Amino acid sequence: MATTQATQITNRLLDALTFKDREQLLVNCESIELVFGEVLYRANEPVSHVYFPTGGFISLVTSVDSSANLEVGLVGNEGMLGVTLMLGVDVAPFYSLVQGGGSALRMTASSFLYELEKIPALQLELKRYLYVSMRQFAQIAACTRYHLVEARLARWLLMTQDRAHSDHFHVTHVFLAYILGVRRVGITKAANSLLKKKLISYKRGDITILDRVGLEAASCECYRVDKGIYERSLG
Amino acid sequence: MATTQATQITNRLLDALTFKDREQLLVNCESIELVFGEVLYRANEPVSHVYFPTGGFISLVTSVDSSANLEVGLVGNEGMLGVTLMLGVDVAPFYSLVQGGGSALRMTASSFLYELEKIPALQLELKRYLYVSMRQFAQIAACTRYHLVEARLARWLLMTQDRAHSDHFHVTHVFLAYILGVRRVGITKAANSLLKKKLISYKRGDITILDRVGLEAASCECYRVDKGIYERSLG
DNA sequence: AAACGTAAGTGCGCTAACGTACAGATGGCA
DNA sequence: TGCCATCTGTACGTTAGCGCACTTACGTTT
Repeated sequence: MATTQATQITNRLLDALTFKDREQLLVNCESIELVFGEVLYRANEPVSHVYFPTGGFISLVTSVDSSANLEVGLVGNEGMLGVTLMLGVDVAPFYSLVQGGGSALRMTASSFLYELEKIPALQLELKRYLYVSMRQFAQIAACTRYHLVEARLARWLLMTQDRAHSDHFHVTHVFLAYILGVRRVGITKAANSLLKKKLISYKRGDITILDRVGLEAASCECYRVDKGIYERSLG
Repeated sequence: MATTQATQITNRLLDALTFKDREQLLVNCESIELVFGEVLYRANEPVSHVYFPTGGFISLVTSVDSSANLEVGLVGNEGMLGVTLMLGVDVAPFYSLVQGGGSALRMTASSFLYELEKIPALQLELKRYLYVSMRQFAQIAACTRYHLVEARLARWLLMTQDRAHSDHFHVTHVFLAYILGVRRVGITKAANSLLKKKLISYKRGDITILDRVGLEAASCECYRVDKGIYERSLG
């Protein structure tokens, strides 16, 4: 859980809009608190609201064989949850759970679709966001296939730090194992290696990033690639 | 390469349109032949045409570390290549190469976008197709992570058979290794196992599916899941 | 202070897949 | 007919990660 009080943090997708467009959206939004562990969507079930995280962030998880899971995406204040509604499908593509507690704006699916019609700039932006998401899914596929657990863990920590807006957040080895699709012991080993290099420290689920630059070196290139994809199309 | 002469085979996305809409598109299309091995898109490079395969089919490949590759999608006559243009991005997300030679319809990027504006039914359909593609990318990620090479190979053969519209097509072990992101030797071993079970036969790159039902049993569930995702949103 | 639940570390044998290298087999072409 | 490129099979040691079981450490609760 991000521990900064997210006072000034807003949502980058909303911030990119003009004042007028943003206001039009905001009057339809409700300010809520995402609580750690909360399940927002289940795959194939109807979507009632969309979420624009401001402080909190969300994991997108896909499952196979009803017990094997893999995180395919992270949604923080650079993105939104529920964007697939604009594709004319009202069921969630992925199990979506709150990874970092914090603030968010939400609106009902119907007012989202209604406003989307009226705000072309929003359409344009969210289409780009969809494109970015697609590419990131593919990147995750390749990363998961080719990169070592330690590098993947480093990548995940960096991506999470960006979304937590803090160098300190809460996540246990068990949870990381779930997210990265490996054994808990595999995480313990990788985390220990990062610990020994003094890149991170942790204690009973509280992780602190000590050396961001070092962590980037320990990470696979996917962190940079992902960021590049985003910046090029949105940013 | 599909060896059936694809006389009656058309494109399912186009077929789902009304006669009038389809005609409007077809006058802007050019009938071409996809040739085996041809590279249609390179990642991050501009897209000049979109393709609606009728007989041929295409692999979408993503790369990491400039030498590790992974197929993240297949496009046959159930889909199209270049759909991301409708997201307002004019560069290709993936390296796209012709996997099975055969016929296709193509149109320029600009006329595609122009017609798309004028045909709401096409918009609706292609948005759904995007949704399906996104889910399939995530499925591939999990499949690649968790399933054994033999099961993944079986899945790929089934998906390819569907798109080749033939139980016989051309693909070498080297190529399969590239697509599935494993060693060539890994393919040889897996293929040999399928051979011994009399599910397939092959000789110098010519593969024949002998027992489709058996192959489905040897495959991971991802084949069915993928198909289900498609049928539910389009089909 | 004791007790319990959760988090993290360790050990051990196992296996799928890896990298590399080489040996047949096949088929087109000179 | 013989050559050569291509495709497939086999063999070897290596390794990252697996499954499982057990231990240690910590912290909250009573």
